[in-house]
Amino acid sequence: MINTNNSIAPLYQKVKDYILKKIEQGELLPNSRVPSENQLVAELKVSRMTANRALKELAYEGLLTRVAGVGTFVAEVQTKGHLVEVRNIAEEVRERGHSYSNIVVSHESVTLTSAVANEMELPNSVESVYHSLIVHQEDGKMLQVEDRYVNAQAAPEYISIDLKQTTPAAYLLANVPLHKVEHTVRAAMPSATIKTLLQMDDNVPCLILDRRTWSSGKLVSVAHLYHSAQSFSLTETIKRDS
Amino acid sequence: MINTNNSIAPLYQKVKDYILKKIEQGELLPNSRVPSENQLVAELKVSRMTANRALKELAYEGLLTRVAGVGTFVAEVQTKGHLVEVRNIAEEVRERGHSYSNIVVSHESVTLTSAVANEMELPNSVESVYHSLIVHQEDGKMLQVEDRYVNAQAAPEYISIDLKQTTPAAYLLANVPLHKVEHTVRAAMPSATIKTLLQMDDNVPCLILDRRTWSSGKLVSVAHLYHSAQSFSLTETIKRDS
DNA sequence: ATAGGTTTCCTGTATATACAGGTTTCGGCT
DNA sequence: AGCCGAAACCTGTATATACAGGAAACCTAT
Repeated sequence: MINTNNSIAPLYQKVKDYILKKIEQGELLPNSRVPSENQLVAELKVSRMTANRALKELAYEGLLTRVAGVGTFVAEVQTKGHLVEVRNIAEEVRERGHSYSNIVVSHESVTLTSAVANEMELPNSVESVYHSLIVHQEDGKMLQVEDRYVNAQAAPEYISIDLKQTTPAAYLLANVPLHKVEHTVRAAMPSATIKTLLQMDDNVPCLILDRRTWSSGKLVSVAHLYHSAQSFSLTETIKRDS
Repeated sequence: MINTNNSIAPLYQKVKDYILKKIEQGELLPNSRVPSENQLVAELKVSRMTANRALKELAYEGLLTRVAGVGTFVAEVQTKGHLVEVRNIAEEVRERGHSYSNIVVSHESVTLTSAVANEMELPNSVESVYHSLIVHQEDGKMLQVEDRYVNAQAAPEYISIDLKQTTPAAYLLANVPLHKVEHTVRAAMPSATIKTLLQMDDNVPCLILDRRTWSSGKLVSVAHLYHSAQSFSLTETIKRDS
């Protein structure tokens, strides 16, 4: 029977949930057939118009693909990030209904090289900075390598957080007030290290998002976020409000 | 009576066009009431379910606002201010104090391929679209390949403008009110054509900006903007005021 | 065996009907 | 006057029904 909790929700929404649940649980894989409208009528005892609305809306939302005369299928997911917002990757993945996990490659205090010092607008004379290298995974697949430097002055506790539990972005957003963000998007062929970490095929470029954040006029963190261009793009939509 | 041309279009689409036309002509101003479902039934001799679908979709597209028990209203128009990201490349280059020039490779009316039709959200049955391919140059160096398709219905005069004098973005910004913009940034290895046009070295990826623009709920133009990743990146800075 | 027509299943559209529930207006009663 | 309930509209949801048209499988005749 259909979702018994959420009993207030309209019927077409319950049908949508019924399909979504099957997709999330892996019962329906990408490109596989989803029940036809008439099958839903029989299975869920709803009218075809209600089943039609559920499938139509899911298709409009990009989760399903419909072909007249053929059937309805689970759409291929194309991973998309948001260009403008400073988002937490774990949340983004979970909002897509997928499972998030990560591998912490390193998390340590390092001495400044002049290149990094320059990027961080710090005098290279001084202090050490924190550095972490994390591979973020979506449903077990390599999604993003996060290569991040953090100003130890601005976030002294950063070195002691558990990156398995809290992503750097989540920690920094919660603990350091953000005043300015700079995003640079670029493309490049991956270094051997990045290529290995992301398990990339040959001759595939990276889409790289460089993010620098400031608080109180001082740079807090520099992050280089590497993605395989094969499966990643950044999208933003701007609409009139209503 | 309803739109007599476009007689192939489904009825709910004609109802949408009927409303859109009134908005475009200024007959329906922002925040004013649009005909209720029952009024549309009487005026256009369609069933309420069809009127309902038309209004529901227009609301979903952001052009109308619906309030249960009250009515349906034209949404607030948001001016170009929020859509500032859409820039004219000629201006950008000149603002950097460099000289702008371009090469118009092609500028013609073409028949729709199904891939482009899909991208443009148009039925591939019908109409032709305009296509132009331009190489934008900064100080004589290849900067960007602009591969653009324009909906002939939305901007019929596009085919006759002089692209040497006016860039597509400049023309469209000035002549078609912009309601929605979608940007997607991706990376890929260049095709042979693009590589030649941009005079790119071997093994260098492209940074590609795909821009789709809508007006009155209809797609106006799709542009693929190719840049050599060797010499190009996209940057934005967000400052928080409070 | 193959070409061509038929059947079957699917989505897409259109309509009439029904009821629920929110909002506003209007009129009557106190 | 002020309160309150009834009406009049509105959108939102749900169903049954109908036909069109695309796609694929199947079957038949040559």
